[in-house]
Amino acid sequence: MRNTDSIIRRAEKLCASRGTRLTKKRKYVLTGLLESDKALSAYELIDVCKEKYDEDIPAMSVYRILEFLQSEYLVHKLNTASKYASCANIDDDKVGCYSQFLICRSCSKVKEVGLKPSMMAELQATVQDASFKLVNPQLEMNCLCEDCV
Amino acid sequence: MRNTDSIIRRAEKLCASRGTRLTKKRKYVLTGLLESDKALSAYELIDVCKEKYDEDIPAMSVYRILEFLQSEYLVHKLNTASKYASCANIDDDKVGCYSQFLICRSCSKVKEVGLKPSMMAELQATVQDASFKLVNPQLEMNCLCEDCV
DNA sequence: AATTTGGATGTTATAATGTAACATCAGCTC
DNA sequence: GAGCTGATGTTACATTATAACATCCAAATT
Ligand SMILES: [Zn+2]
Ligand SMILES: [Zn+2]
Ligand SMILES: [Zn+2]
Ligand SMILES: [Zn+2]
Repeated sequence: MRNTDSIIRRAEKLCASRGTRLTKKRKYVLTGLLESDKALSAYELIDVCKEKYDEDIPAMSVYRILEFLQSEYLVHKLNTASKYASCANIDDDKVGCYSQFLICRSCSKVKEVGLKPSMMAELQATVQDASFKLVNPQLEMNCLCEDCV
Repeated sequence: MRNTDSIIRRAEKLCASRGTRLTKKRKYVLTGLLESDKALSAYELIDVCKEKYDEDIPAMSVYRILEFLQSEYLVHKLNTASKYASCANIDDDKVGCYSQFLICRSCSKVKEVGLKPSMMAELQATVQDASFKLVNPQLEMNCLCEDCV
């Protein structure tokens, strides 16, 4: 069960164990993403923080906070959408492992699914055959969700 | 062998057969992409057309031309990079089939590789299990090329 | 308690990517 | 030539993102 408060507490401990801090504003941004089943842009997150917490966070800060949350493996950036989503695995032990993201091109609803090792291996092989090096195996799939089909 | 002129002639015929026209400016943009092994942004293409053909094409037109070239299956948009690349299969009969793109995050060098049917099937299955519908199976992989590692 | 210090945040300006709305142009048909 | 259609131009603006520099704040040290 993804209870926001318990996830936030877990995230706080994770950060503490790494010597970083989950500050109030960082919590607001993370909570905004946790409580959304859609990926949100930085500017949408500004609006969410204003509306739900009456907190004005400038764009620059939101970008920095998102970068921090990514570095802590709490949030993913979906490059094809230029939006951000909380990691579906925050509350278990798979945090940081590789995923594919099904992204609704219409409403930005996102589902994060683990990338099968066999798939991962195939992708790796293709990349190596082409003399490239895989930096980040995150797969983003251009989809429509069931509400939008 | 990817000879620009012969590809352009082929592209002209393709367009003609569909009742569209490969105009001078569309040729310039397509040629710019064909002769680059790196994906280019719309604004980089403006510069290329200016430098190589002394042709000033406004941003709006370049975006429209890129959209046209995509609709003719001559060009791909790489969403993770916000850049564009000519289709590696223009000169054979695989035009329009599904691909994965290895994109160097450092220099934008791109390699387009056919997506194996088995992979395609696995991806489809994952998407369906999640009650999503796959709109475009294009895979973009965040890589480093051999020059940039 | 006051000081120091480094990380977090604020401010301002600007870059890069992309689109909407409306005007004009160029090539074809009649 | 008149009229039509698709292609291009113009202007304005929206969205996403970063650089550079200033300030704040909380925890540790004195
Ligand atoms: Zn995740
Ligand atoms: Zn949707
Ligand atoms: Zn292609
Ligand atoms: Zn490279």
